[in-house]
Amino acid sequence: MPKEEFNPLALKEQICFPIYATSRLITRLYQPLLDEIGLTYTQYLVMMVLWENDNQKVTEIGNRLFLNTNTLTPLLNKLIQKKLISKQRDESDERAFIVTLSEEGKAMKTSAECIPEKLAQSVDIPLEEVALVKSAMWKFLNSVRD
Amino acid sequence: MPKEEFNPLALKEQICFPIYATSRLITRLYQPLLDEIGLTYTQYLVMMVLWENDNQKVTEIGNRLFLNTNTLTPLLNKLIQKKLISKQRDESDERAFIVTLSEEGKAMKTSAECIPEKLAQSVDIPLEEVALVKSAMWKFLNSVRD
DNA sequence: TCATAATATATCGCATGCGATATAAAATCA
DNA sequence: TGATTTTATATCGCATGCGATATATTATGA
Repeated sequence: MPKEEFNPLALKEQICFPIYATSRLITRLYQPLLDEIGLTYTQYLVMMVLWENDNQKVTEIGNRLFLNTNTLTPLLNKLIQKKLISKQRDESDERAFIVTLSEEGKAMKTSAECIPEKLAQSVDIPLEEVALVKSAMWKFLNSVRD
Repeated sequence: MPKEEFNPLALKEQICFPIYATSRLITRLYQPLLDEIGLTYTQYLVMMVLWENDNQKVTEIGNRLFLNTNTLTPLLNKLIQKKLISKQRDESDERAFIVTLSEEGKAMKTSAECIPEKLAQSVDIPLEEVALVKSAMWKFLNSVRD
């Protein structure tokens, strides 16, 4: 039996690759559900942040999603075109913009409420593992945030 | 004390979001290391697949990485421009292309060997959790593959 | 207070990802 | 065998992500 050398560059050994691939595949699972309400995955994330707390600054949304304005600005402009949100200057800080849900944007929350449940059904991972993964990922995210 | 409604659309409840955010953040951690050998993260993944097994078809590489040719073709062309790989028609199947490492491509493996170790140092997650996350992600990936 | 630094947002360019579609070659089947 | 289907790759268009840079506004400090 030949001695198996440990190959640190083997795909199976990587930390990031399975996370990267899983992220893309789950996003793909979301797409048919999101098509029904006309959102992309990232647009859906922004809407979720606003459904939790309306009237947030661009940077606050970015902090929640780990996204910078170079990604958010074009994305928010598309949501404005779709009349789901609007943007006004913060009167107490003329540099900042505050993002606000429109009535259509608020109403969309009702149509979106079934999506997490439907997605969970199509993802076949035991509940305890989902909890473990979520906890480990959030631990990492919070450690990077600081 | 007000009763807390369960909000299925809260960011904290999502499965995909922490995976998606972690994937992007780890990729960002790779970038300074990959800059030293002049690769992007996805290009690095392709090279890893070829370092494990040279002379693979485009589709075989795609299967390993869960990527289609619409992503791989331009990416492989960039690696050809960098003279790290080459592409020849498969003589037994004229539809297919076989991707082969150049001498530079093979040599690059030596420079890359330190990267996994260096990355692991900058990612602050306990080893058991890394193993759990990897196992759960791969279980999901394999379940989707079929 | 006035120059300097920090902060909020925007813009540019490049590299993905991916659905939809096109093309050519191989496999299958009536 | 000739038509149909499947498979391998390529192309197009759109939507991110993000490093680098620019601009405007606010905060800070000599």
